[in-house]
Amino acid sequence: MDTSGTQQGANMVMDNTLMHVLHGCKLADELRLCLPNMAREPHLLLQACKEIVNTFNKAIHGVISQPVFNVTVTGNMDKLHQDHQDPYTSLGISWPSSGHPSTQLLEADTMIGSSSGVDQRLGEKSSKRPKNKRKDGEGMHTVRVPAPLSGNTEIPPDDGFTWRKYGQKDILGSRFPRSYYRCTHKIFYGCNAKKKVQRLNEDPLTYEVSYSGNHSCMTTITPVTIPGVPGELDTGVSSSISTPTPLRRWFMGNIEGTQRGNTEEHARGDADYQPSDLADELFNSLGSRSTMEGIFPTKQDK
DNA sequence: TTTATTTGACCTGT
DNA sequence: ACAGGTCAAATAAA
Repeated sequence: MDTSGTQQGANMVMDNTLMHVLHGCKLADELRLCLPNMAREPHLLLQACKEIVNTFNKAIHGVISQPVFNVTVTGNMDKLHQDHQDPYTSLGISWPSSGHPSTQLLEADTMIGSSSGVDQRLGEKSSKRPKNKRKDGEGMHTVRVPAPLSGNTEIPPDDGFTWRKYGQKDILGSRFPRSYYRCTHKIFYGCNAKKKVQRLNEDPLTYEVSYSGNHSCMTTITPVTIPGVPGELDTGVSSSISTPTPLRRWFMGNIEGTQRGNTEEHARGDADYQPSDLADELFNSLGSRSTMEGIFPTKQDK
């Protein structure tokens, strides 16, 4: 079995996760600097907080989709429940005791099968439509999220990703219709991430959201060349230990530098870049094209 | 003009 | 046969 491809995929997912963490740090940093003015602008404060939560939420999704993490979670939720842990707390993430951020998970109900990937339903057999394997829960995890505390409670809370609704269905025994969403970037990147959103009969203010597929639009990113890090990409050398990509190397360099108190001399490169610099590189160097299409070249562009 | 949503029809698994 | 999932044309919104 060749696991190098899986390993590389995991590396890329982790790179994106780190990217989101860094971006979140940057946003939090900016918010901290602007905090004195925010008292007069509660709506801006709310907006900023939401953006930060969304960014870290993406990072959480990335971490959870890691194979090493799924080994713990997959098919073993009972164990997690016995330990009174969920994927979030096991990562050391705690939520404020009062109220939920809009994207907070109330409960991780299921995490069945492998989320390594790609929606297997799109088989190779080409028929008019892809075959629907309706194996309940396979490669899918379900969470319950509260409706937004303010604003329109008819729509599910933002989870940090952009979704496009492609269907709605009345479900037997449910008072509320089920909505079907797929990743907005499906067309450009073949991203197979999907979600189903259903309001609970017993609690209309709670949504049950079932995710399936992974955001390949996040994982197919070409490693970003960090300034100061000569454009060395992975050479494809396969080893049991993941080969650090430039982004991870940068990140590790920063962590190590921080741990050492940054007293060491660094060659021009990794440690000279703060998280905010990196996030700027990633998100702001794209000129007017600040969308995903700006970050990832599209097939159309090619 | 482009992009997103709605919704009836169609397809597939049970 | 039925229910759930998806497609795609029509429509709405930006």
